[in-house]
Amino acid sequence: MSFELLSEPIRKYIRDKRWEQLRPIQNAAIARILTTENHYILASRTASGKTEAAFLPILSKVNFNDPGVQVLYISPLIALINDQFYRVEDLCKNMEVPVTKWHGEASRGAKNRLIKDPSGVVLITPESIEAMFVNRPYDVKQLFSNLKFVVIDEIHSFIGSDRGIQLKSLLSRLQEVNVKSFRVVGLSATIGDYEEAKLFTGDQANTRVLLDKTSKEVNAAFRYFKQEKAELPLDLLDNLYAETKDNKVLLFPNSRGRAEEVAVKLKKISERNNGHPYYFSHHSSVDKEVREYVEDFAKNGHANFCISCTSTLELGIDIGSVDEVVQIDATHSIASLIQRVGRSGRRDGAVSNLFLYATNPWSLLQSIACWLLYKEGYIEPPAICKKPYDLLLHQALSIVKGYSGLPIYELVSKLRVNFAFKEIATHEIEEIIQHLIATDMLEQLQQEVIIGIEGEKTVNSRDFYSVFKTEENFRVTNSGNTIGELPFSPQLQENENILLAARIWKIVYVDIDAKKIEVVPAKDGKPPKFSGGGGIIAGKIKEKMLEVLYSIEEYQFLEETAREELRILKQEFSIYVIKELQYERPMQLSDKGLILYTFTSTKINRGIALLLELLEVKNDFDEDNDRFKVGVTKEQFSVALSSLDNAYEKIDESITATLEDNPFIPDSKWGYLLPLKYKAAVMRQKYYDIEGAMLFLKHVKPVANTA
DNA sequence: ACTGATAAAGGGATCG
Repeated sequence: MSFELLSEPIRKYIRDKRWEQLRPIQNAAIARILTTENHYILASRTASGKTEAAFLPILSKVNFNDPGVQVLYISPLIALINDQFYRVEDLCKNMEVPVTKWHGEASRGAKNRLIKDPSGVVLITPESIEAMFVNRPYDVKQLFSNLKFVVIDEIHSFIGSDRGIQLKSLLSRLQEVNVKSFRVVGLSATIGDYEEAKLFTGDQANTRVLLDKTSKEVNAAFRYFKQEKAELPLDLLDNLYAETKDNKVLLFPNSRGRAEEVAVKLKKISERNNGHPYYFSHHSSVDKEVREYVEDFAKNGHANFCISCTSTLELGIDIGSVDEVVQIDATHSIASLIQRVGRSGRRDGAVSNLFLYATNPWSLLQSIACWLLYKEGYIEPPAICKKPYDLLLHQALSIVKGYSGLPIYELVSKLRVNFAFKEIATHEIEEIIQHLIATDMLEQLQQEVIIGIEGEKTVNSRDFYSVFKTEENFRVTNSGNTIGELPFSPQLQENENILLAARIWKIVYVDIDAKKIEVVPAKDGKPPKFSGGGGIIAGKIKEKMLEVLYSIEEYQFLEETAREELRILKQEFSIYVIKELQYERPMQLSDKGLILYTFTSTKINRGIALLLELLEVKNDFDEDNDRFKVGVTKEQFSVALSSLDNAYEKIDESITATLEDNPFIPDSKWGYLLPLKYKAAVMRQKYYDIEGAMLFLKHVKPVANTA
């Protein structure tokens, strides 16, 4: 029994809580963490007690009389740190262990107290670790050179992203300053690639995964309401109102604008029907305090409510349990669907209720595909960038600044041993450093490098600590109260009416210089406009969509409207006789050319477009219908494809040419500082799946329509 | 020719 392995204060904590038994993931974690020296990844569904699974054994094992901070907890969100602070403090209450929050909004006083007497548990963000390395490297040493454990919460949110590579690098740098190496425990409900998760410990071979596969029962119902205009159909809203009015509901409409539209319209319907007024919106443009109010209302209020939100309520922020989760149109990933479904039925024994409303046939098909994959237990693997030259460059600047200059060979050696960059060769590191010197980002003094004149501007900016780009926002206020922040768009003019924070406003004044918008309440308005590229979708989801089109199965979770729409869509595709799903794809022939339905990932589609361009085949990808319109005949198309290998050879040249015109790489904040060659390499890895596209074009067997 | 098109995350030191 793992309970016996715990220290007395922790056993007392469990007794006081009157827990009848420990959860499976807790039992497993306690036994393993206390009896081995391995690193662990704890994978278990939301609300299964993962935080305790990590902290019960860690707090039992660690000797807090040792000098320095003993346990470092890293979270992707400030809001999550603030939540977890209370839980960890509670866990520590029978011991003399200080718990300190360390992030941009945390109290200076508490931080200063920690510096004076470093001990206990610290809760921190990756950006705050970065800032500490840059501005107070001596504090890093003083605080974190005797760590025993590092806990990474919601580790999936880091995997496959730039922020994840940054975190890996910071962990590597932390290990370097530690006297003895610390152990890592990663927590998540949705891991699509365990090997990749293991890389975060820096020691894959000694990392074990503890997986609790128990899942909750979920009732799913699919409904279909065709959207003909820009606005959501009225019958959908009426149906949604009837479904949700007597429940606690989280509603995910996939975009900020639609979140506002749904919240405001449901509130109006509720008003007409004398229903409750508790309709909220929750997303990044809603003011932080307003969001906290909504979270508190959900957590503490006994009344029913409906929060129309985006991925802001996807991660572990505590809002208690809801009765229903509503998804309007398909999620972009299975991981997202898992997190959202996990928001309902959190109480023991409670069933999760999921409603999916589709507004167009393609989205219905994608929703069905996601749901089937969810039930199969599939999670898409993250996109991996093997050679993140842009992140290496950022970390090089951070190291030089932190050390106030160091010999070049030392800088090279620090980057070479950093496990975040183990695929990058020494000569590549040297070449990038030489480029930084040539561009005045670094300055060479004999054998030393220090930050250069251009580099100072970058490194001394507050914007240096993060590796993601952010848009510029205008603050929206109403007589002294902040409602939220909106990215500027031509829509934001005086006398325009907009929706924000589930309310309707008229813009009375726009101050371009101060980036402020003053509003007053109004009666009718439009959702704010947001611009942005599309998200990327995994190949497996697209393949599943094709499978559903040609499956004879009757899905019980489809209600009549959805069933009928799927039947129509299948009928349309029945003119293509597809038998082998791996490479056969529907192809529609016409006088103008042909249309190829690829049913593959976004990144492969981008690769296909680029390759076709290099083959001088005119093509246009139609996102809404997931197909290529190709301006040649079927015969010309196959002739062109025979020169595929030649096109492949020209890929780098082509990407380089594009970057010569515009130095900024999509989704890479620091990539623009790289030498052109490396810039192209980053873009090739991040934006395209060229190898996947080659494989696809080599094997694809287009199946023309029979009619 | 025109419209419409995911979201989200972070932050130092100093001066008044």
